Amino acid sequence: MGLQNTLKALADPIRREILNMLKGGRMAAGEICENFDVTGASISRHLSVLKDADLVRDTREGQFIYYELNASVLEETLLWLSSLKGENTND
Amino acid sequence: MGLQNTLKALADPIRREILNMLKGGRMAAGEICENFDVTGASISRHLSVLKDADLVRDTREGQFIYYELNASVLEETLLWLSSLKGENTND
DNA sequence: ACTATATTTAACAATTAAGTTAAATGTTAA
DNA sequence: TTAACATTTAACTTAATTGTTAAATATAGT
Repeated sequence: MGLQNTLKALADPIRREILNMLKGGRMAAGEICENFDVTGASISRHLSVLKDADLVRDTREGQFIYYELNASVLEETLLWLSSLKGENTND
Repeated sequence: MGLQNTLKALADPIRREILNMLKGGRMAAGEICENFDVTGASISRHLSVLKDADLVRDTREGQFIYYELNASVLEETLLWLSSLKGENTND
């Protein structure tokens, strides 16, 4: 897990767009699908990649499964990128 | 170009390690190869991916081709990640 | 129990990515 | 110009990713 999973998950435009959408609050899988031109099955797999990377959390509520952003896992990524830029991260 | 190319380039552990190594200063392609257990041809392609993403610059000097880090292109990535985290980037 | 809705999983095809070996290119020096 | 070295490019193989359709699972309402 960690950096590798995170960056792999972020390296796809659909997954990034999903994360962007979730900034506005949690959404059901179906709502997320409406915004894309691919099948629900395809979005479902993208969601599972995001979940494996721990970038989103899901909660079932009745028939719906809601997804919400979990941006805390990006901390490691930000630190790594910052250190590449030669910034002193003062940890 | 942009975010997509950058993240794709970063989503590989060998390429990330190359960038880490280049933090210590520029290196010839051959020197870079010594640190990995894959063929030079393979590293050469990794380097070209990094170059396409503008994460490194190369300069030929005699028989050697030196690679150096160009971390400035990470700014966009850092901003995007920060904004995902809900941080106010004050642009 | 049956039907409708929401979502995921399985099986498969198409595309992309990463590795290998061998050939090509560019540079240096005899 | 030939030999030796450094690096890249080409051709090919294998593995991983993305997308599709169809089947499976889970919940709600009748």
